[in-house]
Amino acid sequence: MGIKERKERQKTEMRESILDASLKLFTEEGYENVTMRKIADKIEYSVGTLYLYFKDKGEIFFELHSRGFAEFYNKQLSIQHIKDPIERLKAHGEAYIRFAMEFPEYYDLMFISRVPAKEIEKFEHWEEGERTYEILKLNIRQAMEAGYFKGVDLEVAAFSLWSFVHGIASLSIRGRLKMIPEQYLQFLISGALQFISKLY
Amino acid sequence: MGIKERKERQKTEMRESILDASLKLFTEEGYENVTMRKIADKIEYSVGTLYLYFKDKGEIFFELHSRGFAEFYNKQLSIQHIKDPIERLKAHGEAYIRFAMEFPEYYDLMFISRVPAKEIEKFEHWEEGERTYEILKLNIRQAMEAGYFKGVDLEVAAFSLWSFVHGIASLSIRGRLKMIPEQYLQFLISGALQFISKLY
Amino acid sequence: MGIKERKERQKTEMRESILDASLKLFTEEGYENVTMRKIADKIEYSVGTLYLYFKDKGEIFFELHSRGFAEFYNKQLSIQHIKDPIERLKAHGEAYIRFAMEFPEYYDLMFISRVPAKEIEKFEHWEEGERTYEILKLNIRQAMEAGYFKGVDLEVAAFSLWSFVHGIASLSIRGRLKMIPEQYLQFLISGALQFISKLY
Amino acid sequence: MGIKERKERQKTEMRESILDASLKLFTEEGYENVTMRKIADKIEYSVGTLYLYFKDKGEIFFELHSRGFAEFYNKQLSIQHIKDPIERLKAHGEAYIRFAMEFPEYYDLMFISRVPAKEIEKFEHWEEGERTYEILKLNIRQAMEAGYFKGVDLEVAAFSLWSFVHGIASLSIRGRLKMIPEQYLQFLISGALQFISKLY
DNA sequence: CATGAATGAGAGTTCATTCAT
DNA sequence: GATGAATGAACTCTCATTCAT
Repeated sequence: MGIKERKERQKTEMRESILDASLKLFTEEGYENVTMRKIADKIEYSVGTLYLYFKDKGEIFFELHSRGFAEFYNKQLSIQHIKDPIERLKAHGEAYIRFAMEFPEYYDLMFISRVPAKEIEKFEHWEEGERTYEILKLNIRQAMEAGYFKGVDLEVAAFSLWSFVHGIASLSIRGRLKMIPEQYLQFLISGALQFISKLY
Repeated sequence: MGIKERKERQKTEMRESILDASLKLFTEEGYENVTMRKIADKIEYSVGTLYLYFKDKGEIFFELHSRGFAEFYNKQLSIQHIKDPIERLKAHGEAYIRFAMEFPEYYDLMFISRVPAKEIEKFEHWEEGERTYEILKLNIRQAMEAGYFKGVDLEVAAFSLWSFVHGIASLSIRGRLKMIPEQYLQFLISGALQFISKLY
Repeated sequence: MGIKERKERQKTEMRESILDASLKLFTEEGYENVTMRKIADKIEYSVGTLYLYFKDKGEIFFELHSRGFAEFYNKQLSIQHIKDPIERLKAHGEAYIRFAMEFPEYYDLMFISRVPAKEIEKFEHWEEGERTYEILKLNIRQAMEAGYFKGVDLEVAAFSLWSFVHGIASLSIRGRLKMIPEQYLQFLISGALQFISKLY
Repeated sequence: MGIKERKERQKTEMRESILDASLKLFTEEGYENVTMRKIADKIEYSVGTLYLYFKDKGEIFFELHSRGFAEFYNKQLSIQHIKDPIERLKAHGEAYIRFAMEFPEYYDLMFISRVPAKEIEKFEHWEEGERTYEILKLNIRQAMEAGYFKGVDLEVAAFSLWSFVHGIASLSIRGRLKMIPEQYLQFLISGALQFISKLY
C-alpha cells in the first residue's frame, strides 16, 4: 500500500512540476509562445513524458486555470477575518488587484483569455469563480446591514465593484497602460481604489 | 472613366470584405488563431489573393485596429454637444459601453487582445487612443469646474472611470458574464452606470 | 502591307525591351531573383503582357541565351581582321575575357548556368557556340601554319586555350575571386594572358 | 552503453543520408531548386525530420560545403610527398581534375554554384579554400627555386594554373563538353595538362 | 517510467501562369 | 494589345502528438 501511495505522490509531484514550468513560461513568453517542447526543456524531461501526465496541451492549460481559482479563493479568504465591513471591502479590492499583479498569467487565464469553446463545458470550475463572487456579495451585504450602500441594489453593487477592479487589472495585464510609468501607475491604482470607496 | 471608378470601388469592396471576415475571425478565435487560409476560406478566395490587397497579416490586423479607433472616436464626439457636464459624462459612459456592445470585435482588438510584440511599435495609433482619453479628461475637468468631483485628482478620476467601463465591457466580451441572462445584464449595466455616477 | 510591317516592328521592339529589362535584372539581382513581376515593373507593363510576347519565363531565358551567343560571335569577329596570327590569338583571348566581364550575365547564361534538361534539345543554338569555337581553331591553325605550336594537337590546343579563359571568366563571375582587390585582379588577368601566350 | 553508441551511430547515419541526398539534388538541380521537401522525399522521410538533424536549409548547404573542402584538401595533400617539384606540380593538376570528376557535386558546390548572399558571411571556410591555394603556391615556388618558371610572377602563375584546371573542370561539370565523346575527352584533358606543363 | 525519433497538418508567404474584360 | 485580378502549387519552417524501444 505504501508503494501505491508513493507512486501516487510522485505522480502528483511531477504534475506540479510540469504545471509550475508551464505557468512560468506562460508568464515569461505569453500563452501562444508556450510549446510542449519548451515546457519539457524547462523541466528537463522529454516531450513524450508530458503526455504521461497530461492528456494534451489543453489539459495543462485547464489545470492551471483551476489552480488559479484555488489560489485566488485563498487570497480572498485571507482578508475575511477583518471585522469592520468597510475595511474588509477595501481590503477585498486591494487583494483582488494584488492577486492580478502577482499572478498576471493566472489572472489572464481566469478572467481575460478567450475560453476555447470545447473547454467551456468543463466550466463546472466556475463554481470556484462563483464561490468567490459569493464572498464579495457577502461582504457587501454586511456593509449594507451596517448602514452603507444606501438605496443600492446588492447585485448592482457587486457587479460594479467587480467590473471596476477587473477593469484595472485587465487594462494593466494586457498592456494598455504601458505608457504610464510604473510609479505613477501605483499611485493611480491606489487613488482609484480610494475614490471608488466613496461609493460605499 | 466610369470603368476606373468601378474598379476602384471593387478594390475597396474587396478590402472591406477581407477586413470584415478577418474581424469576425479575430473575435471568434483570437488573433493568434486567425490564419490567412481561414480568412481566405471565409471570403471564398485563394490565399494569394489576400496578398493583393494587404502586404501581410500584420497589415490586416493593423488596418482593423485603426478603423476601430476611428469609429470609436466618432462615437465619443457624438455626445460632445451636450451642455451639462454631468449629463455629458453620463452619456460618455453609455456611449463607451454601447460601442463595445455594438462592435465587440473592434473593442476586443483595441483594448483586450494581446498585441504581437512586433506590431506594437506601429502604435503611434495609440495617438488615436489618447486623443479619446483626452476627451474624457476634458469632460471631467469641466465637471470639476462646475463644482463636481470635489477633492479628487483629475488623473485618478479619469483612470477610474475608464477602468470601470472597460471592466464591464471586457467581462462581457470575453464571456465572463455568460451565466447572467441577457435582460438582467442590461439592468445590471445601467444600474452600474448610475451607481458610479454617485461619485461625481 | 506597311501596317503589317509596322506591327511586326512593334512586336520586335517590345520583345527587345523585355529582353533588355530581363538582362539588366539578371545582372543586378541574379537569375533566381528575377520574377516576371519585376520584369513587368521594369518595363512598366503588366505581367500578363509578357505572356503576349513570350510563351513563358523559360523562353525569355532562352532568347537571352541566343542573343548572348550572337553578341559573342560579333565580338570574336571584330578581331579577325588582325593579320599576324599570334597577335590575333592574343587579341582573341582578350576579347573573350572582355566579353565575359562586360556581359557577365550573358556569359553566365551561356557557359556556366545549369541548362534545364528540357531546354537542352533546343540546343541547335550551340551551333552558334560551335561556330565561335571554329574561329578559335582557325586562328590556331593559321598560327601553326606560321610555325607556332610545334608538336601540339590542334584540338588539344583549342581545348586548352578555351579552358584557360573560361576558367578565369567563370571564377570571377561566380565570385570565387572576391577576395582579390579589383586592381590586382586586372593585373593578374593580363599577366595570365601573357603567361599563357608563351605556349604558342 | 552499446545502446548509446548505436543511437549515436544512427544519428550520424541519418545526417549522412540527408547530406548525400542533398548533395545529389544540389548537383542535379542547383541550390535554388533544391527544396526541403525534395530532400525529404529522396530519403523517404517527412520534411519535419530534416529539422531534427539540421537547423535549416542553409546548415545542410554549409555542412556539405565544408565536407567538400575537407575532402579536397586531403586529395591535395596526398601528392605532396612527391619529391621532384615539376612532377609534383603535374600530379597536382591531375589530382585537381580527378577530384572534380570524382566528386562533381562537391566541386560544383565549392567552385561553381552561386552562393546565396546570406550564406557568404560564414565563408570563413574559404580558409580551407585558401589553405589549398597556399599548397599550390608552395609547389610553384619550389619549382621556381629549382629553376623553372623563369621570369614569371608567382601569383600570376598560380592564378593561371588554377584558372586552367578550373576551366576544364567547370566546362565538363556544367555540361558544355557534352558533344565530345567520353573517350576523346579523356585524351583532350590529359593532352591539355601536358600542354600546359610546357609553361613550367 | 521515460525517451527520442518521426510525422502530418498547418503556419505565412511567393510566384509563374491564366483569363475575362 | 493590354490589363489586373485571381489562382494553385510551391516554398521554409514549426508544433502537438504518437509510438516503438
